[in-house]
Order: sequence, then C-alpha cells, then structure tokens
Amino acid sequence: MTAPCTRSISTSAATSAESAACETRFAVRDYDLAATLDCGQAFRWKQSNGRWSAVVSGRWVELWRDAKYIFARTAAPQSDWRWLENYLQLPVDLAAVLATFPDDEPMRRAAAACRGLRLLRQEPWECLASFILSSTKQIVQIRQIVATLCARHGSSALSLGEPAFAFPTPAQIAALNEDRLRECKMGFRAPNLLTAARLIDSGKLDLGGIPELELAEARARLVALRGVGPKIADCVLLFGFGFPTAFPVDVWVVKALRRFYFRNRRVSLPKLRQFSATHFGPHGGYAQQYLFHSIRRDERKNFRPAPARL
DNA sequence: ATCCAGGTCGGTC
DNA sequence: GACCGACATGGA
Repeated sequence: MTAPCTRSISTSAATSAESAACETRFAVRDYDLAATLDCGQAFRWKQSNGRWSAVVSGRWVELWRDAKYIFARTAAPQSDWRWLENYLQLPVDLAAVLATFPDDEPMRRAAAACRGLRLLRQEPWECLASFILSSTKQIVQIRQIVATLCARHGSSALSLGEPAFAFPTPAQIAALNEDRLRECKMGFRAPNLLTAARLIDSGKLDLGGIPELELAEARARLVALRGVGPKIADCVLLFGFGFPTAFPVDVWVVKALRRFYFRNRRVSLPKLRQFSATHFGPHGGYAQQYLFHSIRRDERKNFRPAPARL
C-alpha cells in the first residue's frame, strides 16, 4: 500500500535513534485527526505544537496534518505501515458509513457537527484495560492514570522526543499486586485490572478468539470480568474489536438519547439500550460516537472559564 | 464546598 | 425490572 519510508531522516548530528527514524504520509479525505484522537476513545495521545504523539502497539509514533495528508513519523525504521493504517482505519469509506445513519434530525445534526470524526481500531488488551480504568472518571483523569501506569510498568519505546512507554502487557500487570496498581491512582479499579490481566496472562481468557464470536457471545465473555459491565464491554467491542453495532451507553449518550429521542423524559437504561440496539443501523457504533462527541462539545460550548486572576 | 466523572456491583423493594 | 449507596480520586 504505502512505501516503507518515503523519507529516512539522517543528518550528521543525528543520534543513532534519529538516523533510523522513518516518515511517511497518507492522502486522506474526511478525516478530522484531532477530534478522532482526542474524543475519548483512546487515552494516550498528547498534542504538542500541532503534532500528536503516542505509543501504538509498542511503537512510538507522531502524527500531523496538512490539507491533504496525514503525516507520520516513528523513531524506529518501518518495513511497512499497515499497523498504523489499521489503527487509523484509513481504508474506511466514511461517507458510506454516514449514509447508513438513521435519517432523523439528531443524527443529521451530529453528522454535520462532527465532520471527519472516525473510529480507531485499538489493540484489544490496551482497550480493555483502559476502559476498566475509566469507570466514573473524567477523560482527563483516565489519561493521567493510563500515563502513570505506562510510565511505571510498561516497556520503554524508542522515541524522538520525551521518553515513551508501551502499554504494559497482561504479563507485566499480572506480576504486580493491588497496592502497586493503586499507586497509579486507579483506586477501586485496581483489583479489576489485576484479575483481568491474570486471566489473560494465564490463558484462561483468550481475547484472540473474541472476533470469531457473535456480538452477544463476545459481550458475554467480557461482562464475565469483574468491573466490566455492558458499557465497558461495548467500548472494547467497538474500539478494540471493531464490532460495528456495539453501542456503549454512558452518561453522555444517555443524555443525548433522552434529549433527542425521548423529549427529556425519564427512560430506564435498559430501555435506552434496547432502543439504541435497533435504531441506529449497521454502523450503530459510529452513530454512538457522533452523538457522544456532539453532545459533549455542545455542553462545553456553554462553559466559560473564569477570567484568570493575577 | 459540593457535585460529578465514557460504571459496576450487591443489596433492597 | 427499578432504585440506591459504595467504591477512590480529582476536576469543575
């Protein structure tokens, strides 16, 4: 698909890491990189002067855009970029996805308000672990917990800027104990992460088999984990495994569904789940992310920070 | 200060 | 089923 390295970076002053650095670009349309990386589906991306960096499946990578392209560079040489094309879901025809959304006013507005928003395809274990850590936490805090966990317990990754760390493997976490995990500020979620890591590390839970299952069965496997209910399970199924109709219903989506489809009436969570499972079509998961992103942005638009004090 | 955050769990009625 | 409080931690 893409040439391995369109440009290899090498200068006389380059360190050994820099001389192996690798850069490429992808022509894209309808791809809002910033919204996609920052909308609460992934928790590792940091922005610094217009560029986004993270560690994806153990590889440090930096991304940036111009009008036509997404540019990427890594610290290590790449023989191909399929891992990144897959992560960013570059081949997805967004217009075709949007065309399956229900033709109603809320979805038309959400699609118009979030033009270019995409779903990523994340590494399943990292996705599961991250969302185990997400319950009743704000997105900024989830990022902080995940960053601490990676810095303390993940393997270091070759990078060009700040030191970077891979997400800890199940084995790396399984080798810890609850107190070590609590030191990463994850509170009561620590034992949940620990038992999930140990089940996977011991082979008692095989995430690799999940994609072969029907949605309901896959969901049942995940919900069997302590600390994983229907919402977190659907996040993992959608963002990690790509089940297109997985539909995470969190507090924001509840708010959006009630406001847009039930005239702000009190509707029980099971009823909202039932509605969402049938109303949003073959790419319901995508529709969910558009609702989530648009209502969060609307609410924040009304928020005005207090003027800075001197 | 008080409420709430990309929830889940184990109780109640 | 529906409703409730506990669970850690820190932003707003």
